[in-house]
Amino acid sequence: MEKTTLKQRKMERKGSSMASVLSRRLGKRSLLGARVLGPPGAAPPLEPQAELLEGAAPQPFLASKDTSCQEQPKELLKAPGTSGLQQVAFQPGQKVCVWFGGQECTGLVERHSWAEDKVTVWLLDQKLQICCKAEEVWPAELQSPIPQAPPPEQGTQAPAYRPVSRNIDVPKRKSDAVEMDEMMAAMVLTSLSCSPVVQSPPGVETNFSASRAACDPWKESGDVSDSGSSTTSGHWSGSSGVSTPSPPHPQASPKYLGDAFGSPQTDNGFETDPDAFLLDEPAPRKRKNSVKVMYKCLWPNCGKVLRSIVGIKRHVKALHLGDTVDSDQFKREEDFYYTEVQMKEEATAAGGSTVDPAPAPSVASPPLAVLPPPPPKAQSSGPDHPGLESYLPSGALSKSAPGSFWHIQADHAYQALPSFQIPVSPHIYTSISWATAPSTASSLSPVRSRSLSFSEPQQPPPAMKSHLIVTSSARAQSSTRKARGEAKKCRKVYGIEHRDQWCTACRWKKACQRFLD
DNA sequence: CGTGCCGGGCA
DNA sequence: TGCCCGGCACG
Repeated sequence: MEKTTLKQRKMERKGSSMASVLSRRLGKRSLLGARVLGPPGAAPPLEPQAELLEGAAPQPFLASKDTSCQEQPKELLKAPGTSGLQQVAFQPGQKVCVWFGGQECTGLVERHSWAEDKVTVWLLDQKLQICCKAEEVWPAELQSPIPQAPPPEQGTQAPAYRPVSRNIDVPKRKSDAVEMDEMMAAMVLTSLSCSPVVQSPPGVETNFSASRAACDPWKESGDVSDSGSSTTSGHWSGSSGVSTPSPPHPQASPKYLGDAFGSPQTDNGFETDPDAFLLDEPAPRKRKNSVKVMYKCLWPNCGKVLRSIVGIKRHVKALHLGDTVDSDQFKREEDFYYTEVQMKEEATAAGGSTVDPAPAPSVASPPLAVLPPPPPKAQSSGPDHPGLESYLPSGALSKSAPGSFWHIQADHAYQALPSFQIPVSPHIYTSISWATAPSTASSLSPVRSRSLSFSEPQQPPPAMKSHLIVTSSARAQSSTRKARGEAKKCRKVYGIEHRDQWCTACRWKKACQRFLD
């Protein structure tokens, strides 16, 4: 009797002839039907934009004119009210003042986007770049706008300074606190990775130009549509630990990760996450390796990806940090300019043969989760959504995932699950896991990878310093019940009707082990 | 209200 | 031990 019923149920489940209840539910949740994701071709509304940007983005304007060098607090300006200003057209290179981090900072205009009325300013003091509303920026009526080329002789205003790096002034300030330096570096990093548009060092291998393309456009679009935290790219995490540079990936096959990772971007919603900054646009050729760990150069337009730390370090050092290798304070600097990228690849599911059972996405929750300071526009555009949830138009979770593609097998033993590991490496590193982001809908929506998702996300306060600590402590707070992971779980991904594809844990209503968060 | 998952029950 | 589900917490 009971047995039969049970069986029946099972059968029903398996056969897609769902019973009433189930189906009803299904109907409700548009899980599977909702395959969003426009027509294959239509996807890239980005493309053009990207190009545009690229084209438009002027020359770098090599940061040479570092007039203000280190002595920052030198209030260049008065400009008490930050607002009432005449809306001027800022030109690239123009010196301006802007409120940042509670204080007035001077910087150079990177570009002024009229469309959104935003100005991207490169802060000399902080060595980073922010993007804020035009009205929050006012010209520093001190100097004349410098077009784009560094003035031949800057001796006039700039004391002696030696170019440390080619375009970026590395946080080499002599402030005492070392941590500060590192933090700054992190910030720089962040900003770099998020808004590479800016400078484009001429002679660097633009091997990854695509990354730029991928990044910019949606940064841009984010701004335009004002969808909240637009600029969020991988999650950054810093770790000061100096050990085991090797992430726990069994089979990091050294492949050029260039392409790949975009699985069947043709039909299911699985598109690559725009934010993944590697993304080799042209060929969605799929590779079927599992996890690769690569090191990517974060220098503005250099997307060089190498397979070894040493290599990347050397690259950064040689190409970007230039000759400054000697002074040992730069010794470590290369660390800030590259990032570890872990790519997980799913076999294209030519039948579900797949890899990597457990540690599905390599989660990056480093020992001390470093704030990913929502890059630029932090304080400018009001309340940025702290949560990551903003990334999905909720309604639009395309269920996609009809079975085939990426299926991670191996569920069993859900409880013996190896809590995922956190690769710790000496450098700030990002781990990006595309695996899960069933990026849904339009490729526009900035779907973030779910790395580091610990629901207590980082808020984007401008003052990030103390943040660092806060974050890390906050993380630990989930004591009783696992804070609801925000990763899509099997149910969501596959839909109830494909329950047989869920991981066992999910099937048993246990903590999902496939998409752990 | 949907969903993730703990706790516990049944075979 | 494998499987399932009631029910609660979270969003």
